[in-house]
Amino acid sequence: MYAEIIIPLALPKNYTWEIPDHLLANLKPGCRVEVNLGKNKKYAGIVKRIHADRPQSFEPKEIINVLDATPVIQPFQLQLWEWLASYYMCSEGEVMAAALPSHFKLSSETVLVFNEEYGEDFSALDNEEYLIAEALLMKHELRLNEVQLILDSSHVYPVVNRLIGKKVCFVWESLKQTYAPKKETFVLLNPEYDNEEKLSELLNNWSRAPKQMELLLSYLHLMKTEGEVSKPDLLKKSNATDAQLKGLVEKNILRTEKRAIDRLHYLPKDVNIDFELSPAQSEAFEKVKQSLEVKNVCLLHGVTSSGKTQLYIKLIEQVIRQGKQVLYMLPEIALTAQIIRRLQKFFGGYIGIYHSKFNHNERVEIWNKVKSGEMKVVLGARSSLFMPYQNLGLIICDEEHDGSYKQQDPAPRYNARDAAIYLGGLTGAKVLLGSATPCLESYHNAKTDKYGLVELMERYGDVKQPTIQMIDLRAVPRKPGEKVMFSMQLMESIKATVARGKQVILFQNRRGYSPYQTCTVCGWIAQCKHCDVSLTYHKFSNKLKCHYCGNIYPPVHTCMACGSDKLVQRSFGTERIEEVLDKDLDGVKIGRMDFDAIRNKNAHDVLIQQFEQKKVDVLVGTQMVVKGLDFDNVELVGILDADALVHFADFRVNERAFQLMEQVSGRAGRRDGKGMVMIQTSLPNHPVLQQVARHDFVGMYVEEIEKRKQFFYPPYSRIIQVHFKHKERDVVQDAAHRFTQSMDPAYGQYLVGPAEPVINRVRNLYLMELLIKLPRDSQLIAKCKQDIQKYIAVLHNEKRFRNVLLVPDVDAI
DNA sequence: GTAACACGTTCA
DNA sequence: GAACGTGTTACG
Repeated sequence: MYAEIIIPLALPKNYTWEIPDHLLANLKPGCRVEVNLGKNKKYAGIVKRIHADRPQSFEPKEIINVLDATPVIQPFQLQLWEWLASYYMCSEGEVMAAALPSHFKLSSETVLVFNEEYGEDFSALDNEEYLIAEALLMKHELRLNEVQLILDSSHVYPVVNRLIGKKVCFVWESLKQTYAPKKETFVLLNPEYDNEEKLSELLNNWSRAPKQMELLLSYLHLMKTEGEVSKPDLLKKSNATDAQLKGLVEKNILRTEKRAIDRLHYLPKDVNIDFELSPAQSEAFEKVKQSLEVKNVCLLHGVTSSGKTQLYIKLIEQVIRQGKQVLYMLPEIALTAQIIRRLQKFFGGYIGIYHSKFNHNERVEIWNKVKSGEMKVVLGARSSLFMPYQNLGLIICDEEHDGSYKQQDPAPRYNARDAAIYLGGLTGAKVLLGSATPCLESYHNAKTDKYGLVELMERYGDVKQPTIQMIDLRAVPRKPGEKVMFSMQLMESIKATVARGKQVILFQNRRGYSPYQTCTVCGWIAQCKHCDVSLTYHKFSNKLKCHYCGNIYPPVHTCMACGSDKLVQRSFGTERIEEVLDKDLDGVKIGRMDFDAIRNKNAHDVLIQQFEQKKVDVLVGTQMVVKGLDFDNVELVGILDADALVHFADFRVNERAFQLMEQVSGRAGRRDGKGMVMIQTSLPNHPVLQQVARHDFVGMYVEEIEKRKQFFYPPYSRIIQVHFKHKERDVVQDAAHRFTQSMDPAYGQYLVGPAEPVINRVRNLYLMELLIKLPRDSQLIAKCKQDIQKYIAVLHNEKRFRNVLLVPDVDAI
């Protein structure tokens, strides 16, 4: 028998191994197996299919070992992987790599084992060999990374080979098991003293060591109150030392034992919903339920602050009372402590959190608890799609319009919202999409009856929509070529708002200090060496940074072209806004929320808490301030440079600009109707700005959908974007044109480009892009994907284009 | 992903 | 021509 096995690599297809007879009995699809790939590399792969077709063109190797007695991956998960790989044009191995917590993805590491027969005479060895041999003599075994440490070099292979040649050691490939249960030491009473009589006898005849007696008494007390006693806990609460405990252990009164414990402190398993929905929410709630009875997907369009979350909570409650599981998906950045605490309050220990900030061990524990059914609700980012659900009843995809549901760089470039709908189909779970500003595709699907549609247009608790005020920047005096940061009106409003003890959010979609520095004499602009972009000056670190490749450069004070020192900062980022405010507003506390300020694990939550507790008056931020923040003390929101939002050459600009501005505006809701949004722009009559001013989502939809139809963009077409990358500009351009020509006969009318993107070089690779707009005909789309693969192969046959990188991105954003 | 292999360049 | 560095390929 043979097994088709998925290996977590970008292999062109799944490979086949032979199943030795003694392993056959226990093997099922979804089990992990240990296999050799290449000469001696070992991997843990997942069995996809077991069959009896002997491969013709190669001699299969045997499976070394079966790692799981029961499958770790269920059939519906394998189906999801297969669909993702074929829909998003990548290998199932790449999906597996994204889907499994890294601790399940074992791969072998090289271990050097000392050859005892060699003895201790190292005189025949050179310096490097000697160092390793010495270490081997002491430790017997060395892992390859330890060898690298000893030699302080990453290419140690030649030395290792020489050592093998001289028979000092041999190498061994071992699969490393990296998940380690967390252990804690518990303290137990010797059973001999487990009755009153013996115990009082012991205590009454106590002679020396009064400290030990004290410790024993506090142990007995803790034991009575808590049931079990951990060593750190005991020592802390009794203020005792290790030595005192050791004394009791030696006297055989107490003993210690190591036990595996949960890393995550789970709350009591209890569902406790203690609020009522408003009439408008109740109505929407009933409509959602009705809609999901007839449709698999329902779109909940609820304006900002309408209390969609409360509706979700009621829905989750119902589903878990039916004994089913719920997946509640949010964009990564919206998974703040705020929402987590809120859900935990209602669902206690039934809820598991899954996102990138959890370490690998924690992820394995959540995985296992979802699989056992102990976790009823998973709150997570896009990768939580891959959890091993047992009985999934509902998937909520909140902020469904959010572009970050689409994975950008490593494959699989999947959109978690769309994949969730597919997963719903596989598991029978209903899918609820929620947003204040649905994306055009979803709204269109709802309007054309593919999805149910429920609208919730009333803000919760009588909160009024904020007033929107446009500030025409053309009327603001300024130096030629310079951007206005604050108009008088905005600055005055900020001051007034803060003076009233209210808070302000300022939105600027650029981080750093200044997005470019330019020489006033010759016009030179500081640029990245590896990318075709200007460098952003970061004042805090006093460095120039490339926001595309991340490279950091020292600051420049003189022009590299003409030597002049007349450099000016054009435009401005969050960091500069923060500085200006700090200087101009005395005693006002400013917070900044952007990629740079949020680096470490908790910075984001800390900042949100500070804002919540009113320790920060003005919050300056990029897109991040848009998401997942509910504050009732914010009275003013300022959008500093709305022009930058509508000046992109992309068919989704208007939609995106509307979404961003509408979402930021939503932060300014106030019960007393005093919420105010100020938008600085030099295009106050731009249709999108007008729509934002009227909170007119439907108006935006009607206008945009017409354009999409006219120019054949989604939702009327499906797009596949093909990226070409190469280190030489003319090679990549020729390759893109050649590829396009080869597609032309059949797809000519659907091709747009190829064209050089505005940023034409990133990380030293020149770029070209081709857009394919296909009719929504699934057979044609499938055929086209095949053809793309075929033409990629054809292109790579040509020597000059051999190492042009082609990356297809299906449903690119 | 990665190691072996193939090939091109450098240096004595 | 060996030694070294870089790119390419194949893995079942």
